[in-house]
Amino acid sequence: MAARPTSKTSESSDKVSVICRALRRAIIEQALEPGAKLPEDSLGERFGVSRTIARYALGQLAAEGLVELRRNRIAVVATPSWQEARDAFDIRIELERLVVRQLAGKLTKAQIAELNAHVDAEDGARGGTDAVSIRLATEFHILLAQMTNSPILVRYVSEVAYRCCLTLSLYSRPHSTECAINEHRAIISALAKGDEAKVMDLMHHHLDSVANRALVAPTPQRGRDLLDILAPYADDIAGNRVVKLPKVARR
Amino acid sequence: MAARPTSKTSESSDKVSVICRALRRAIIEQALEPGAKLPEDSLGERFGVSRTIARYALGQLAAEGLVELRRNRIAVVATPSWQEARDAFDIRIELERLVVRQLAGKLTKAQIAELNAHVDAEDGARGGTDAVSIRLATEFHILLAQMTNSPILVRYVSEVAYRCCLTLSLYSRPHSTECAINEHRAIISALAKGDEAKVMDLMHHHLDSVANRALVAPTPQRGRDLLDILAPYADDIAGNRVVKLPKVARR
DNA sequence: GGGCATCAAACTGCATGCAATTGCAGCGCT
DNA sequence: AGCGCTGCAATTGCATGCAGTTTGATGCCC
Repeated sequence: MAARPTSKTSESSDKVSVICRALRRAIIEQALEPGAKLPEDSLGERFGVSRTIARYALGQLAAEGLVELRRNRIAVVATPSWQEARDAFDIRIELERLVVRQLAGKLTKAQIAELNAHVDAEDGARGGTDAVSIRLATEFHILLAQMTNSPILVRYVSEVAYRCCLTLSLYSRPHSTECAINEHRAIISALAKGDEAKVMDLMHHHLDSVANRALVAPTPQRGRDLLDILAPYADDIAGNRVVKLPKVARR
Repeated sequence: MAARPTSKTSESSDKVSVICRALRRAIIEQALEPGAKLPEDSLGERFGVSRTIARYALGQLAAEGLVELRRNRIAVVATPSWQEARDAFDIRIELERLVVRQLAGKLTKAQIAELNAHVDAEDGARGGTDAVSIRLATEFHILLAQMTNSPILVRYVSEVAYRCCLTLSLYSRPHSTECAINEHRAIISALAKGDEAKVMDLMHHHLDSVANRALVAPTPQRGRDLLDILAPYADDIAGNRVVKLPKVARR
């Protein structure tokens, strides 16, 4: 086989990042739900790479908080607790306020057009599945972050936005995305006008309302919740021998 | 509070995290300066593991932004540009304001004592090297973040704080840490009093002044700068064959 | 039937081996 | 001397193999 010169998009198109991108997208579109198992073998087979690479990719995703890794156990898609979800949204609010503060009044016409085009796309996808709507809405925020030209900010906003998507899978009800779209439009317009204070406020309330709509209640969830409840006790396990929790399963 | 945070996301005891911790600390104490090479072999040998593990650890550190990985090239300690450094501080300010906002008036006596003890330690280390002072100062901020009991916040504050340490290596002059210590004390006292607005303001100015003291000038640096200048053009290289830039060097 | 020991299959943890790429020293040319 | 070229050592990219751990299915005993 001739050496395939790895011609692909901007950054690093090695196999690891291909896998990461694929999994991120699967997670964001809820094709992979929280708790879904991700065995290294299957991943490797699916993507035509060895376990070594699949494992490395899982490590990267774990560093982003999308995947949970426990020693000697199959990797799973992360299942944030309700509190973690709330924390993620709080952080996200601050970061995205920073984004729009930097952007207010500094966008080129082309950039504004790009943002509008994206929201149009969101609009167009309104008939489709929730999964696509959520992905597009998330990508709008990432697009904004990218316009700051601050790689660090892009990274953090992306990460925390993905995490928030995760929590949507867990705690959200079938929700209406229309208002989100209108809020996106309002943000663009305030950005164009350069009204810094207003756009920060808009972003704040936008994300806050998304969070409130998504994180419906701190009420105990279904069976999955057991894992969260038990998490704090995980220390006892730490050594290597599981305690076996005799017959907790009642409920 | 015996309730250890027990960082659920980051694995705690395998060889990878041992290496990561060691390297992070070496970087934070400027034993490893930006640009320092980190060959997988040497790392593996030094830590008594195979290249596979060393490589994985480097991947984790790269995900944190402490290490730069380029295909087929030796990993190096990250050398953030001046702008990236400034961005990191901006993000840090927002995150740490969030930390102290959540903490204001909510700290237990034991926690306040712990914070004071830490600042005492900083004080005690004033005669030592800059490296130790910087590490202790950074750990103060991380300690604060840990008290929020929000693993996500801890992770982001830690990461961005480490990054800021990196920039100190690059752009800082031999600086005086005394005032920082006083500012730490002021923050503790405002936290104890529960004055949310004031503590947020204190934190803001504290970090801002650290940044301003550290990031002395946007003035072009030495040779290293060439890399930064060329960075935007790196896309042309993307494929795999470098363009070789014939004799751009004029001027 | 329900609980418990046992064991094989599945899976992870890690090292090693081989091919491909890079970087650099040395050489020749102008 | 300066500049480009060539070939070898250093280094990374990735797959595979083996050992140890977890999982869950089976059979046994009550």
